[in-house]
Amino acid sequence: MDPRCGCDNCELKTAFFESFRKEELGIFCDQKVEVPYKRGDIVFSEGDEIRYFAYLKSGLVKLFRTDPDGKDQIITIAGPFDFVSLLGVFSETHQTYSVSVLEDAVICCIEIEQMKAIALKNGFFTLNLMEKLGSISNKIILEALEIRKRHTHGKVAYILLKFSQSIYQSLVFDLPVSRREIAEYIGMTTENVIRALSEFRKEKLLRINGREIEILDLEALERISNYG
Amino acid sequence: MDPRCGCDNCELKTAFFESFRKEELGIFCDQKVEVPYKRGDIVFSEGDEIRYFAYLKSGLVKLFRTDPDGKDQIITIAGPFDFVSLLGVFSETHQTYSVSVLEDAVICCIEIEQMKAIALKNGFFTLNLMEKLGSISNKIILEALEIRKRHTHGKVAYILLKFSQSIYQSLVFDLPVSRREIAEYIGMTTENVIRALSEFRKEKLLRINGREIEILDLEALERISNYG
DNA sequence: CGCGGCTTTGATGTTCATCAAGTAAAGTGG
DNA sequence: CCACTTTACTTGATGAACATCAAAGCCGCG
Repeated sequence: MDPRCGCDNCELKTAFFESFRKEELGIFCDQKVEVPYKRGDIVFSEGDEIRYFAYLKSGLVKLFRTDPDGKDQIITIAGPFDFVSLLGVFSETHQTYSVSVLEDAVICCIEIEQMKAIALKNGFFTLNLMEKLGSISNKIILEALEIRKRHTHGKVAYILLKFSQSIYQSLVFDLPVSRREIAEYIGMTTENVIRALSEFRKEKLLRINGREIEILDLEALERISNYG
Repeated sequence: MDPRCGCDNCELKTAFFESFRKEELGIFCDQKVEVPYKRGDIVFSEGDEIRYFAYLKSGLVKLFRTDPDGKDQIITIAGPFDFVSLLGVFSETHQTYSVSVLEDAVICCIEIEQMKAIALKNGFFTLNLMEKLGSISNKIILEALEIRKRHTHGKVAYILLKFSQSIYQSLVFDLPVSRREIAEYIGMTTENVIRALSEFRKEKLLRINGREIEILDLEALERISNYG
């Protein structure tokens, strides 16, 4: 692996860069820029011109849209090794969503034109890229459908399990988002998110201390997510 | 254009096949199979092995998932020139959704391995393919978000406008789906879909005769879709 | 003809959004 | 550092939206 990249644990590199010949990897490494972000930073906003392909090296970000009357709707929450750029990156000229930082993040950026140039020359790379982008888009679509078919309690249980299992791999974790953001994610009101959380707490399914959550009864929560 | 394909109006051909050299187009044409389907036919089912890349030449199909207790959830409705295969086609081995036919259709199938082989050799083709697949996935995600944020009347208005504007380009059209399927699409009960339609009829926004719909007051319907 | 599926309407109770009010926490300016 | 403002969080009350149950009409098909 070309040491110029200096990204020892980069999954993008290990997953795709094997498709490169040495000199191509060099181009890639020379072109990429790593940008550190702090909690609360905006990476880019809806409507911005798309100039970079963005990949999340570390941290946690949220993808969201803002509607005309200023209300946000969260599309998904992305962790390390997820792309920040979704499929539109090659078909759109401007961003169709905004990205902000939930936990300090490092984002690896490559000029989109550079990316296209490499893709044109290397079918294997492009196919790999398409597979990865495809599986992420699929995940987002699946998640949207799962959320759509649940009611309030099921929605809240589902999202708690997502944090616990997909993101933190732990029964104890700090919520990276406010109650309002959870509401914006799953399409309900802030008050009802809080009510559902309170009821889970009263029924001893959760321990809640501010944003700190401990799942006490995983099976019950899963039951509510699946059949509640 | 290679006459062997015999698909004069194939957008897939006009959009992408320009990226092929003559002999590649020949391979493509030799490999593809066109399959006619009748209303009600199942094109493939959730869990089937993915062997073909599928493209909708004509007709109308629905993409849907079936949950453990047998309830369907419609992902989207696809018209001519949409892909039937979504992004998962390159990253999954088995279908993650089913496809059935709403209006007699012709589907063009290409073996997935053949497709990958072509993609490997032709970066321009792959990039084009990724753009098209990306814009379709984007559309599905966007639609899921739009539906999620609306209430019953807004949802029904939204879906009627989708049929009128995106699919039929006419204020008068025959619904290709039952009331129950509309409910499965937008995540509400059949009864409430019917109630919403009846109210639109009573308020002179629609003329309804079975599955035949005429939009009488487009502006009011758009208002309900956007702010109702 | 009769059965099953689709459609429609009504009645009923639950779920949910909205409004209101209050506490706690976190940021801001003097 | 403290007063002040703002934002986040929480609970209750209320009415509207919605799902569920029930019943009846309609149509196509074996």
